[in-house]
Order: sequence, then structure tokens, then C-alpha cells
Amino acid sequence: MASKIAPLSGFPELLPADRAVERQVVETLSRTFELHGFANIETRVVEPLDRLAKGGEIDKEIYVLRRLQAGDEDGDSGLGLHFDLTVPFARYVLEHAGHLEFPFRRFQIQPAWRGERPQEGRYRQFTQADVDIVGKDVLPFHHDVEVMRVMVDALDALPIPPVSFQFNNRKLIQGFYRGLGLPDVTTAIRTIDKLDKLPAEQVAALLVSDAGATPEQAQRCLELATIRVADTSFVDRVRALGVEDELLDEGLVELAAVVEGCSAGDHRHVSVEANLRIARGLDYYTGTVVEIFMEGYERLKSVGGGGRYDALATDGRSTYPGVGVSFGVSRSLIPLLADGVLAGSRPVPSAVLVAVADEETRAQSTAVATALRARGIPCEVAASAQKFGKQIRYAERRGIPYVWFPGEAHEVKDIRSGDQVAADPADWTPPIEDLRPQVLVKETEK
RNA sequence: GUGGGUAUAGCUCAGCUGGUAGAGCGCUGCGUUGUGGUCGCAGAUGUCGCGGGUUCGAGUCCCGUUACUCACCCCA
Repeated sequence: MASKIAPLSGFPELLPADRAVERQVVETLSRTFELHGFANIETRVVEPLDRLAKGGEIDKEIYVLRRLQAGDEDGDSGLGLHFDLTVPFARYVLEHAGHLEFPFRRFQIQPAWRGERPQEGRYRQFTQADVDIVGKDVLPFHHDVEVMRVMVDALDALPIPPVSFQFNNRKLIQGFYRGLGLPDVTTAIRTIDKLDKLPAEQVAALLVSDAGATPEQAQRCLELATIRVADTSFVDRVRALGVEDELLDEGLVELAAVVEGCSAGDHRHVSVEANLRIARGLDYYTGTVVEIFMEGYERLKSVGGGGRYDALATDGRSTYPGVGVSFGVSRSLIPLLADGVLAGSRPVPSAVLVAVADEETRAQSTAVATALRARGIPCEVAASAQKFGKQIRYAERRGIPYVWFPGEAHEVKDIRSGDQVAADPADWTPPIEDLRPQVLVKETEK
């Protein structure tokens, strides 16, 4: 069956069993966000290009929308597909500010598009889950802790490998650099961000050449950046570096609060650290910043991130500060599915295949299915009245665990064990784990 | 955007210094004629990515092209 159909690079599609896993992940995330009182919204997929290009994000390889029937003279529509969920959200807040209550808490799980070269964990169309809180003119700091904590809980509930939240704070870095007397704080932050790619000496040299630091100042910057602890002991270690600054103090207090707030309580597989070299390239962050990493998948870089931005949006009269964090659903899930770490237990929702003895009695089989469905048991009726062996095979191929044989005395067979028992369509129920497709997790703990 | 690799059956892949296409898995049927999975036997399937060139002859060599893929860059 030679066909010209070929996969489109960067636009992944999942088979039904994998899609079931993705749907469950999205559902689990949604449930956690809602437990914390976040409302769901969905924004349109396009934004005006000038809005998308705002804030130095033009490098995001925006897909432009064009009408096929538009003449050459008409130019483009001036619309582009959004490359993240933050820009549309900022616009949404401005557009609907009059109808929203602030602080406004929302989550959003939608695809986004970027025209970059695809790679493992990097796609041209990908789904991400964002959770943010936005205030009007003011947004108390405790919301930083709150929103980060929501994502900690949300990822802890997912059937994925352990994840690590690495926090830092822009005020801490900026205050430290300022207190140190660095002339170009912004460049210094960008330079320090390169620490995971370049050796420390080279970063130090760049700090001197690009950010105007003295060799001593560069050394202090590196010392700050190497601090990484799972508790609040970083406060003393930073103080020991001997830099005095008001903003630095503020950053230390905030970071300590975030680390404490997110570590509190029991988590199955989420760990929390203060990592003082996390900067995040984007310059709109003003306080808390976070990057999320997944164990065994460090090659993907961060699977999520976010932070505090004091001016998510402005309408001239008010500014809307926000704090939020996003999780790359496609970025993390697709590699996990490809590696078989996660798998769907079956490609169909049906828990039961109701066999058909012959076409004359199909109505009886349909009645059984109706009775099962009435009690919430997903099932389907056999497509044709083949030999029972064929019908069992049909179920087996689809991973349907039970085959129902209608008759004077109904019987249901668990085709995995071969056990067959008498059953009543009015009250037989499969074990809860067989009711819906499950997410299977490969147990390969090192 | 830059650089490498790959393209053959539904899937994974083999096919030597050119001689007219194969394996495993899967699929269909039968053994077992209304209870599958194991086993045995039988069977079906390809514009060898596309276009051109060299040659008596190209899956194989050359050129081009497209797609996929990996790395760099960057990010969810």
C-alpha cells in the first residue's frame, strides 16, 4: 500500500493507546488545578503578530496565518499562531479585565506552535499546561508560593519519573550583583545562565569582558551560582559571601519561603531545591523563577518552568502582575511513551466485548451491552457473528479484557486468565482497574 | 539557520565488487466446521522516496530533489 502519506516532522500524532495516556495526564493535571480553585480557560489559537512579537520574543519562529484566497496585494492576515500560553493569557486578561475578579487564578492546557527544528522533546506543535495567578496593580508575594505549590502537587500526582523543582529569585541575583557593584546586571544574568554549557573559567572571563565585572566580582558571581541546596541553608551561605543589599535580602526571604512552602508535606516523587544559578533567559521575570527537570531525562533540559513577572500586561491605567508556571505535556510525555516508560493498557475504552451468536440474536447482545452501559461499563457488540474463537481474538487484539456470551445463562470470560463464569447483565461489574484503560508504568527503578 | 545520517512489505530490517527482491514479526486460511492465546502447514503483500544520468542491465554506481532523523542554536 504505497502511499504518499508521510509523517510531518514536529507534528506528533499519538495512537489511541498513547492518546489515552495523554488524556489521563491532562485530566489529572486539571483535577489538581481545580482542587486549588483555578478556573480553566481556552484562548483562541491566533494573536495579532505585533502582540506576539512584543517583548523581544520575535525569535520564537511564529507561524503566520494566511488566507489561501487572499491575493498577493492583500498581504498576510497579521495573525500568527501563539508560541506559548503566556502571551495569549496576558491579552485575555486585558481584554476581559472588566469581567474578571482579581487576583484571577486560571489554568490552561492547550497546544502552541513554534517553527523551530524538531527534536526529541521539541516539537512544532506541542501541548503545555500553564497555571497562573494575576493581580490588578498588586499581587502579594504569597501567591508565588501558592502557584508553585499547585504545580508541585500536580506533577506529584502524575505517573511520571521523579521531577525536581529548582528555584531561584531574580531579586536575589540582582541585589547580589548590585551590592557587588556590577555595572551591567542584565548581561551578567544572561552570562551566568550559560554555566551549564560553558566551563566556569570561561563564564568568568565573559563576565569580565561582556558584563564589565572585575575578576574578583566574577569570582563572587560564580560562588553564588554554585550554591544548590534542598533547604533554606542557602541563606547563610549567601550571607557568608559578604554582599549587602536591600533587594538581595528581599530575594533571600522570598526564595526561602518558596522552598519551604513547596517542600512541606509528603511528596511521592517531587523534590525541591534552591539552585542559585537558575536565571531563565527571559527578561520579564522579576522575582521567583523556577525550572523543572525530570529524572533520567535531563537531556530534555527543563520540562517546565516559570516565575514572577511584575508586568504581565498593562492597559495604561493598571498593570497586571502575575506569577505562574508551565509544564510541557508533549515535551515530557512523548519521550516517555516512545521509551515505553509509560504505555496505555489498551487502545479502546471497551472493557467488554459482547459476542454475537448469530445475526438473528444480535438484538439480545445489544440488550446486554445496553444493560452494561447503563451501569457505566464501556462495551461494544461484536462486529460480526463469527466463530467465537474469532470474536475472542478480536477482543484480544484490542486489549478488551472480557468477552460476554449471551444466552439462556449468560457467561463472561476473562480472556487473560481464561476464567469463565455465569453472570447477570444487571449486576456484573469488572474490577475497577479493568473498567477504563490504565496508564502502565514500566518499573525500571535504578 | 548550520552540519551529519537515513529512505526496500503493515512494522523492524537484510540485500556483497551492478544480473531483475528477501527474513523475522504481523496478517489471512487450514489442522481444531461456535471458545482465542501454543504448535504445525499453506498463502497474500512491494511503482526498492521521487527525478534524471552511466550501463546490455541499477535496490546497488553518479547527480539532483523531497521527506524523515540526529546534533548545534534555542526553548515547553
